[in-house]
Amino acid sequence: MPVVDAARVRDVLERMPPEDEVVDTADVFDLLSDPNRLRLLVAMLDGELCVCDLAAVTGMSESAASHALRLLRAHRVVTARRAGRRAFYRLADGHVRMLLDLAFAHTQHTDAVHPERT
Amino acid sequence: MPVVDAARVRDVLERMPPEDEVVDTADVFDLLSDPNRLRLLVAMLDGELCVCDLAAVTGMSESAASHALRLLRAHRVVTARRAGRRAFYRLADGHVRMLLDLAFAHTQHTDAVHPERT
DNA sequence: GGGACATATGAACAGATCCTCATACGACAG
DNA sequence: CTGTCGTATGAGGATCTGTTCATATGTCCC
Repeated sequence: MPVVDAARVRDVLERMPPEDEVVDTADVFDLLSDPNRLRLLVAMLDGELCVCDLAAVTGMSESAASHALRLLRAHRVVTARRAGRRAFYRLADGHVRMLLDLAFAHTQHTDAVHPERT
Repeated sequence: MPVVDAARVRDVLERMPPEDEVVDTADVFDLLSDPNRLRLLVAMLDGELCVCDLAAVTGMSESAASHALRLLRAHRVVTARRAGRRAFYRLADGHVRMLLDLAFAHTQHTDAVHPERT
């Protein structure tokens, strides 16, 4: 595979974050890449909610919500608090919170979405 | 499906961005959720590169890079400039640039990744 | 204790994803 | 014009995702 601008390539490779960091970052974005998970997180921006209310707010089944929350919890993005038979989930990752804020602060200008002709 | 805190649910539903906005935002995050695509975008943070150099930098095959760039271009996150037989791609979405900056600015503190025991 | 309730979990399946391989296409050199 | 180079594209396939359905677990009320 030919390289056109070897100096530039060296330069970019130096600035490139290490493998782990790239993969971890991609993992975080992956958690935010599902509309339902995104709604769950947005719902929790203002404080904790129980699973059934999260399901109600997002329109998910309670089972689907539970699965999604399990995933988020496994990645330490949310934490669960138990109160009797209820479980209350809250957003526990300031980094993710900032990404959410930034993402929704700019949605109106940036219709950088929707595939189209080549 | 029972609702515990009806007032809170109403509140959250009001603050919830509309369907389109949520889906579009999830789409943007989805583009950032693949390590190779992420590397491509990081590489383009400092300016345009041709496909072969992007492939070299990311360790992708040129075909895979081309496919990925096609996807990014379809979502208007990057733009292509043709120069002879070469195609130079550049990051064209300020919103995505900000997300990338924010994401990689905080990776050291936030190891909020890696699944683990419940 | 018995039963309803809130949540968690596992299996299984449909759809999406991202790669490779083969091939097509346009540009340049000879 | 022919051959090669850089890129683009399509098909195909292995893997991953997110859901539903069924069931398990623990809590509260009677």
